[in-house]
Amino acid sequence: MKQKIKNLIFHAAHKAYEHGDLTSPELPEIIVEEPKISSHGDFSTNIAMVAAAVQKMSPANIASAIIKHLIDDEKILEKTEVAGPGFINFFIHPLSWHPVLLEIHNQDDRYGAIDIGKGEKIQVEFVSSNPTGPLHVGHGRGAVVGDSVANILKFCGYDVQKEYYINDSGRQIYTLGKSVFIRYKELQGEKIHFPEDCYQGDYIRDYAIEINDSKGKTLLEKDEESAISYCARFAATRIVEQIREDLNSFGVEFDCWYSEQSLFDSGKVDAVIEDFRKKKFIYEKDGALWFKTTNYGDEKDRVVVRNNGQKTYFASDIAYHQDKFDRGFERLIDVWGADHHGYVSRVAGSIEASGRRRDQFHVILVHLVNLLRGGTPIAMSTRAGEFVTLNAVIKEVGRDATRFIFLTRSYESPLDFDLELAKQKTNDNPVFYVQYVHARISSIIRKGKERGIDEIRWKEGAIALLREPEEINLIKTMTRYPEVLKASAEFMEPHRLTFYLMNLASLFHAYYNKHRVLTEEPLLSLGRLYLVLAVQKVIRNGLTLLGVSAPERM
RNA sequence: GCGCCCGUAGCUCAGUGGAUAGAGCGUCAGCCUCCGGAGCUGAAAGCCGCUGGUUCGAACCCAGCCGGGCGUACCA
Repeated sequence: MKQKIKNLIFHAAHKAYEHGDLTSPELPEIIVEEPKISSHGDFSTNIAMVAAAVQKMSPANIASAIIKHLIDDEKILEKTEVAGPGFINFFIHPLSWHPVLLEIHNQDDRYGAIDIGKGEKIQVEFVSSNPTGPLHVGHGRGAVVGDSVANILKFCGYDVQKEYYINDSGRQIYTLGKSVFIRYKELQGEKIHFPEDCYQGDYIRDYAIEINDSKGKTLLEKDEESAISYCARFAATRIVEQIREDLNSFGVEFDCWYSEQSLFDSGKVDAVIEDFRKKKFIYEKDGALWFKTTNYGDEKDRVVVRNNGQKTYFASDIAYHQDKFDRGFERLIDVWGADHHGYVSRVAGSIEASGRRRDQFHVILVHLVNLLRGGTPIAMSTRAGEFVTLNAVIKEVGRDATRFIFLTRSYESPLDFDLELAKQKTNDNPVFYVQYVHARISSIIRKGKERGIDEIRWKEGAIALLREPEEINLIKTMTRYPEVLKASAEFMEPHRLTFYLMNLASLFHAYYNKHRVLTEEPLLSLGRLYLVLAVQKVIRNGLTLLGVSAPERM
């Protein structure tokens, strides 16, 4: 509809110039928007004001010239007017909105899927939590954001892969192994002080018990390093399994689990360091190897190989991102915790150094989650083993509510997650509000069947009866759905979709309270059923992209 | 100190150049012989942190300041 208006303006402006009503053929970009206030029409354009300088005419005169030459073949316009400082307002004939209902039914679960991706290969990497302990709520937020962004991009025509990067190398894994090994030694009767820099959680002891059961005291007979290494591998594998299960029960599934260690094993890390050294991006100083990240806006250069010969996390990350491009992805999206924001410029630098464009790499920084219960904060610390796991949260408040709440805010702002609030079935907790629409419509449709309306289909005479303001408003709002998705995809902001769904839900509830769907008139009932079924489809479609279920009953 | 993010109704937050700034909660006043009240209607409530600038037009863009969060390792 918006596009139609744009076309009308475009042609009218050209015609106006040909007839000498405009002084210049030059046109600014035509921007059509939906005014917030209904008395300003369904659509408006500011073109007259923007063009004033070029045309050397007053906005009002430009506006009237354009209106004069509008050719509305389809008769969609009820009225046009010049208003305020020079806006042109368009009022759409209410019945002109109806055809979108047919579109929704025909396209069904593909409604809104405009192909902006054109098959571009894009990778979304998210969660990627260290396999040293269970996921907590903060990871959950990243998981939902990444998952939903990926879903939306996929829906909009991108060829998307979801990836989890397993940091199964480096010091934190060694510490994990050491933690388990010490617990194991305790089980073997040794009295040792458990170091503070080791992982304190109970799960560490559980793994030690398992190892103790299967291996007995044989680990003590090995040298300590290989025993720790055994414990590390054992625990990391278990933890990754656990993470995978937790994510699955949260509705998140990855296409690929990529191991950091494999980058070392395959020599990719050494290869990229060597390559960058030749190209002078990496140099030696004080016995260490440094990457010239200052060339890319970083405040100082960063070490990739320490003077003790060990590679830093940054080294494998350079190789990792090179590898992603080597695997054919044209664009990379990383979802990180906002506390890692200082890391962006150096990874981006490594990507530019390899000849890729800066805009092929995008980092979504998800801000932190403050967990509360009934208004009081819950302390969280992984190292100290004090945290509420994601799994516990899902069990307590449910997957749908958890996911939805994470998406009711822009990820750029910190989020208070109150366990008590999340369980409430009120408007504090909007997931129920939206799901309720879906369930309610299911119920209406069931009732309709009882009354003998088995087939809900487009029937001209029935659709023509949809002319209540609330009905037109619902249809109009559903017309906007594809644009909302497009914006969600382009900005990679799933919360836009969340807010849209809450808005649509609100319009539906209002309509439901004011008008009956199932009336004494069969034709009217059919038309209204056709309408609410469309609403249900859009709601279901949106919820699905957010990974939230659309229940028939609640 | 420097860098990134955030300052919008009592609270939690939407709103990335348009006309009269929105929603939920909370407060107040209403709506159940009727398709699911997990719902609806209405009201009160705002120097959009401050000051300048750009623009026909700024919550939004730019600069500076004031608050708050996070980061600032040869850790990951």
